[in-house]
Formats: sequence, structure tokens, C-alpha cells
Amino acid sequence: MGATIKDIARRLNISTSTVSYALNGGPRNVPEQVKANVLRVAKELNYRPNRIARSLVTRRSNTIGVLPTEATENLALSPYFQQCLNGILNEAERHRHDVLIYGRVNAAADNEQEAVSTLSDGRTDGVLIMAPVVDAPFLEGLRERGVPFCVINAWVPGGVCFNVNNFIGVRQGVEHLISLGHRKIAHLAGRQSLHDGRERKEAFAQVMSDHGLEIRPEWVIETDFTPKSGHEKALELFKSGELPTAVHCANDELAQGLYRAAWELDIKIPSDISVVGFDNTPPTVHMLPALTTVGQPIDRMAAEAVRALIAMAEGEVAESRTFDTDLVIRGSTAAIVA
Amino acid sequence: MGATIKDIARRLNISTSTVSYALNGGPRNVPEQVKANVLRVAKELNYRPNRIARSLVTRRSNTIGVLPTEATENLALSPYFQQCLNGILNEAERHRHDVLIYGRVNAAADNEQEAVSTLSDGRTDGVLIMAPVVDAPFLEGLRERGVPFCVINAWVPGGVCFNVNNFIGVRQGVEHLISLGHRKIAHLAGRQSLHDGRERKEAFAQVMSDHGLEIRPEWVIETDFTPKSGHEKALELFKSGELPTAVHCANDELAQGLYRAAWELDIKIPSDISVVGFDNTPPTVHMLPALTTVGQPIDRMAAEAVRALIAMAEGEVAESRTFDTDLVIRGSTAAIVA
DNA sequence: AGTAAAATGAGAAACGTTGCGCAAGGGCCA
DNA sequence: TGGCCCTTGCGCAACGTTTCTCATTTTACT
Repeated sequence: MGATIKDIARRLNISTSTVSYALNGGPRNVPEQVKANVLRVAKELNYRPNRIARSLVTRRSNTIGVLPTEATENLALSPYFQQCLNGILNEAERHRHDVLIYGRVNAAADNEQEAVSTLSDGRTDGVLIMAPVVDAPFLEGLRERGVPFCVINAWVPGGVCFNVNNFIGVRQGVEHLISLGHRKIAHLAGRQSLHDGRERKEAFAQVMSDHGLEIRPEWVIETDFTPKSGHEKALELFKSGELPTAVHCANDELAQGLYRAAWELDIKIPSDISVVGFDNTPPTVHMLPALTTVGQPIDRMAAEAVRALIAMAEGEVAESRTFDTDLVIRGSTAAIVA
Repeated sequence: MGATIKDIARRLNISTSTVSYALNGGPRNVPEQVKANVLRVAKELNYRPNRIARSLVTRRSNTIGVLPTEATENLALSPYFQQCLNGILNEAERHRHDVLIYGRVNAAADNEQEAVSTLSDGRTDGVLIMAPVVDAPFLEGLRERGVPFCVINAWVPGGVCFNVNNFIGVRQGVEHLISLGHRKIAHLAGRQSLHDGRERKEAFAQVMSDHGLEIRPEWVIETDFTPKSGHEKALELFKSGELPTAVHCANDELAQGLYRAAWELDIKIPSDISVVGFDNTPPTVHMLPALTTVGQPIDRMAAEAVRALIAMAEGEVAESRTFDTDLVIRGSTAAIVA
């Protein structure tokens, strides 16, 4: 379809190697005059290098693979995914890389071999793995195969991981509530097969006991990370027995669901109940009232992961890193009135 | 790194073509026995076809390119983008295709040649273009180059386009308001360089005049499609002179911004003011009250576009299609009390 | 002017596939 | 038994690059 390097060579009566050198400022020098000619003809013919062919020989694709969190459906609807993807897209663009989303891998998660080899079929220089489930079987296989990969929001022994300190984060959120006078605090816990879900639940228990506060089992509710679940579980919580004065949610989407439950039961936030989220995803500023939440720099983590991936593809070594959370106080928390 | 087709051939003392035939159920038949051997050895060696090499010869990549709406930043944060991507991802997976997001193209939008050739560098079988600005210069170039492409939410003469009937959609929304007794209706209009922004504004004027209702210039407010703008413009509107009894927003994000403005000024939805959105993006169900909005089947449109793209890559012809909107009545609209 | 070193250019191999053109073997029918 | 077709399998070209090796020319230095 398009012109090739051969067309340029033929037109100028020179060899393809010379054309390649001229075009790439290649490993060899080529005289100004010739270079100018090549560039001119390339433009005339509207030449565009075929990246497939180039990749075949260089074994570099300049493409970052993204493996989203395993989800039953509609993964692109999760704010976490969105913010993460946003960070990836921005950083990839900065490095002139493209982004390929692997949609099919999780569907075949039962077949580890299949998953591993899909991720290493040469189309990407490395894979960024978003919040994999704990002990995902294919990770070990990936390492064996030597595919560069980075993990966000999970720990994989020996892998390059980008995390946030959940213990500090949860502490910030819960201690904020405590400082406002809250003692009766519930926890809407996230999916326990995810690293963050586990850690945040554990951290909640730790902070509460550090402050000598009672942890009521019926106030620690395990669910998954969706608004739907948040809504259901919050309704149950609100309708059963005594109300806590505050709820700590393992992520913002749970808080969003809880908002709806509160609104339906005419429970006012923050006067009747205070709410703290986790992640500081963009929609939280649009919640009414805006959500007090513990921010994790998802886009910076994603950006860092992209950089690490590119570095690894170039043979450098990259290191895991833990990021700081920050408490963002907005309108969903208030001091308790005695 | 991985095993190649040659390794399998060597191991079995057969030719690479035979291996290829066996692996692909190829254009030639190969005896059951041999096929079984090939499959076995392939498994042993953990063989995975190199898709780059395959693409080079077949000139098919089994990858759909996605060109997002031109955005200054943070495009992945837009619910429209998200829903669209979601539809694309699901449908692509169904056809065992992957999705590559072109992030860099719009940055080079001033350079048409550059944009066109980036989109036709062989990595994708076709490009799905999300809501391009009106008269985007590269579209003509794409057609000249013969790159299969589809457009969502815009019309390109001679292109394969998937749209919604904005005139009917806006009519549904506005007539719903009128049927509730509203006469003083404002329109928060979207970005006028986008097809939908233009059409919806035009449609609003048409419906209003069809019903003999006054269109106050200060109540038709041009802005862009973001919550931030919706918030700002709604604040201005609410603070200046007489209040309309209802606002028709050109998309849901504008409505979201308007919600915040109303909340800040203690204007109650729907008792003080009714609000109608457009798109029916997922976050609207989480708004408080849930937003009455005109739904367009973004994910179905995206899915259809993916199908069309794949068909076009296989040499078939695809046709433009217009989808129906549906009015989704939720909690943000109420009858006017005289 | 003579020689070594640097610059230039051509040719070809390689990357991992696919699939065409041929050739050889086997079965079937006349 | 000869001719034909069908099956099976191999070798090789091709896809569009990059980059190595080798040959030739130019430049620089003594």
C-alpha cells in the first residue's frame, strides 16, 4: 500500500541500507546531501516506516501492554481503572509509546500457559499489571519467560511493584475520624482476593485496637469494590440495630454506594454519619457532599510503572517503590456533637 | 526467547510449512498423526506464534486502533470515553482482537500527514474514531490512503458513521419537561466544535420554537462538555436574574456540574429546578437524585463500529447507522407546581 | 608522495511467519 | 500396466526493516 524503503532507494539509485541510515540517523553516518535527498523523496512518496517490520528485527515494539484488573465485566467503568489508564496514557505518550490493552487474558485465567504466552507474543515491550488478585498463577510464569512486567497495587515477590502504604493510609483516615470524636466506626471492606482489600481491612483493625476502640464484627463488612455492593451493604448496615457514627470505606466506590443508601434513608452526611473513602478518585469531588478520602497517587504510580517498564526493556533494572497517601479532607466528615 | 516454528520443525524433522499448516489448520491439509505430533511438541516447547512476524506477512494485525476524542488532557476521565472504550473492549474480545489506543495522534493534529501516517503504520487493521471535531483534516487523508475507519458520534461524508438522532433525543428530553409543565427552560450547550454539541443546541432551539416557547439568549449557554464548565456556567446562570424552572444539559457531565452549583446555592433538584441530561452514562444513576437523561447506546454503537471495522478489514462493506435514543426518567425532573 | 585511517556505499543475512510451486508417492480406474 | 488425480511434504520466496561485513573511495598525516 504505502511506499517502502526500497522505493526510496530505487528512486535515488542507492541501497536500502543507506536509506535506512539516513532515515534513522542510523548507526552509520551518511553525507548531508544524500540524507537531504532521502528525506525529500520520503516526503514526496509519503513514506511511513512499517513498524511491524521494524519490530520484527529490533524486537522492540514501543508499545506498553496493559493487563487490567480481572473483572467480570465493564472494567472500563471503574474509576480506579480509568485513573490508572489515564496515567499510563499520558506517560506513554511522553515516551512516544503506544498502549495496548489485553482484554482476553483474564478470560483465560484458568489457563496459565495461555495467559503467559499471550502476554509474551512480541507485540509489547513489557506488561503493566493492574492490581492482580493475590497469588495470580501467571505471574511466576511471566518471570520465568523473562517478560518485563510491573505490578501496581499488589506485591509480587521479586517483581517490580508500585504500591501505597495502606497501613499509613488507613491510619490517616481512621485517626481523622477519631480526632473528630468518633468512636463507633464501621469498615466497609473491599474484595479480599485483592491485596489492597486485605491490607486495608487488616489496617483498620490495627488502628482501632491501637486506640483501644471496639471492633464490632457486624460493623466490619466484607464485600467487593463496587458502588452496587456499597449500596447494598450500607443499606443492611443502616437498617440493622445501632448506627455507627462514622464509616470507613475501603475505596471510594463503596462510599459512593453508601451515599445512595444514606440518601434513600434520609441519613444526612456528615451530620448524621461521617464517611471516609480511599483512593481519591476524580468522581469524589463531584459527590455531594464532596468525599473526605485518603488519596493514593494512582496516576503517578502508573506513570512510574510505565517508566520502569521502558527502562527494563532497555536492559536497565527498575526498583519497587512505595508511595505516600494523603488525607484529603472535604465535606463528608464532621465532628461529633455530644 | 521463545520457541519458533523452526524449532518444532527441527525437532520433528519436518518442514516449517508443514508445521504452519498443522498449527493453523492451514490452507493445506496435514495427516492427523503429524498434526498431533506438532501440537504436542508445540506444547512441550511452550510455543507461541510471534504475531509480529505473522502480521508482517498476512498484513493483518487483529488489532483495532482507537483514536480518542481530541482532548487537552485526562481523556480517560470522561464517562463518554469510558463507556465507549468499554464497548470496544468487550466487542473486540469477542472477536479475539486487541485494542490499541493512539495517544499521540491528536498531539500532532496540526500536522495532517503525520497523523494520517501514524494511523496507517500497519499495527492496526482499522481505526475507530471517537467523536472527532467537525472537519478534522486527517479524515480525508485517511480515506485516500485506504485505511478502514469508522466514526462514532459525528458525520463524515462518505465515511462509515455511527450516530444517534440528536434531534429526536433532544425532543424527548425537552418535551418531557414541557409535559411536566415547564416553560422556562435553559440549555447548557456543549462544545460547538463537536458534532453533537452543535446538533443538540440546534435541536433545542427547534423543539422550543415548535412549541412556541421563548428562547432567551442568556439561557442558552455555550461551553464545553465537562463538569467543571457545567458548574461554572450553572453558577452564573443561577446567580443572574430570573431562574429557569428547568435546565436541559447537552450531556450528563454538564448536569453533574450543575448539580454541584445547585447544591452550593441550596437550590433543590427537582423541587426548585428540573434537570435533564444526555447520554445516560453510568455515573448518572449514582447522582442524587438520579439524573433523568436521554440515553444513547454508546456501547452498542462502539460494538457495532468494531464489527464494521473487522468486516471492512476483510474486504466487506459496512454501512452507517443511526441509533435510537431513549428517555430515562429518574429523579431529577418533577412537575411544576403552579 | 605514500600510507594509514576514516568515510561511504553495496550487498546480504536475519527477524518468524505464511503459502505458493513442485515433486514424489499411492490409490483407483480403464 | 499405464495414466490420472489426490495426498503429502519440502524448499523457498516474500513481507519491510535493520545492521553486519566487505569493498571502495576519500581524507589526513608524515
